[in-house]
Amino acid sequence: MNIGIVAEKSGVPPKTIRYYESIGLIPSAGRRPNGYRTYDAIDMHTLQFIKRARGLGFSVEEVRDLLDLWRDRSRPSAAVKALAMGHLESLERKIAELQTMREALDTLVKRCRGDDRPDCPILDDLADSQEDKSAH
Amino acid sequence: MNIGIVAEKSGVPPKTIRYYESIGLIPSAGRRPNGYRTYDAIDMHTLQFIKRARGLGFSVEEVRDLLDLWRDRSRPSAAVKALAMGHLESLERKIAELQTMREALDTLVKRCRGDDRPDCPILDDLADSQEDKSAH
DNA sequence: CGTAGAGATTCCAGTAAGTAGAAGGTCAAG
DNA sequence: CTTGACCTTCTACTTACTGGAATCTCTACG
Repeated sequence: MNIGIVAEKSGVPPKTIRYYESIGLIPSAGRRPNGYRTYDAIDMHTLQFIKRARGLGFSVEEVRDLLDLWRDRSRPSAAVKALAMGHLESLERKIAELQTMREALDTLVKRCRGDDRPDCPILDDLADSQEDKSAH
Repeated sequence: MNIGIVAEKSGVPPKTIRYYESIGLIPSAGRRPNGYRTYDAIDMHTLQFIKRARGLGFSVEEVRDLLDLWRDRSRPSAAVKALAMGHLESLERKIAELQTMREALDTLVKRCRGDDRPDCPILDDLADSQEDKSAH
């Protein structure tokens, strides 16, 4: 398979496949006499694995570790679970952080009339969070 | 005020303040005869504004727009609200995306025993999402 | 006066994970 | 023989900083 085919089948763009090869995430592809990279079913499977792992938000470095674990038939599942739980926690931290932002911004947006007058609680709050909210 | 003082008071590190100046987010600071940058209360206020906006997740480019709106005493609050709502939506999209990941990963983690045996549904799923979940 | 340490300056490079584009080689069809 | 799709490599850009090196300046202490 040429890179375009495996890209289409795996859902990983050719540029990204070359990039993954360049950082050693996947092994160097074989080459045809004309210099074109060739891929087989195993390569495709690996790319799909990577794509799914990235889709779960694992970083490329974490994916590297997952690939190593995947290839190691004798790894303890505890090792995989630890990695996955670590990522789960980082996802949860990130979600909590974004939700805090969303709450705060939502409150400000709701307090802003959004008409053609300049008065705006959003800017007021950014300019000075100490504003007295009890007075109105 | 020297950069270190304004950094401490605003919570924006000196390096970041210089960076903001270099990209034109804040105006070029005045200089003392010795070449040191000087800042006044207005500069500090601007940095605090930026810090709060960044804390709500606005991108630097959005902060640039917010600063322009802030400085324009006659802006309609609708312009601010539109910007804020756009960001609110992008926060919500991001949160939804991360929650989807978390759900999927959480399910996998819960199915993995995490002992010293190699059997691991996490890797199995990454390797082949088509696995038959009705059989067990 | 000398010097040590803190704080300032500039510039270069690196981070994460690709993506865009340029310049050029290859292949299949008409 | 040419056209268009596909492949190659290379460089540079993205976001928002951060770290480090080399060098200057200021202040305080002995």
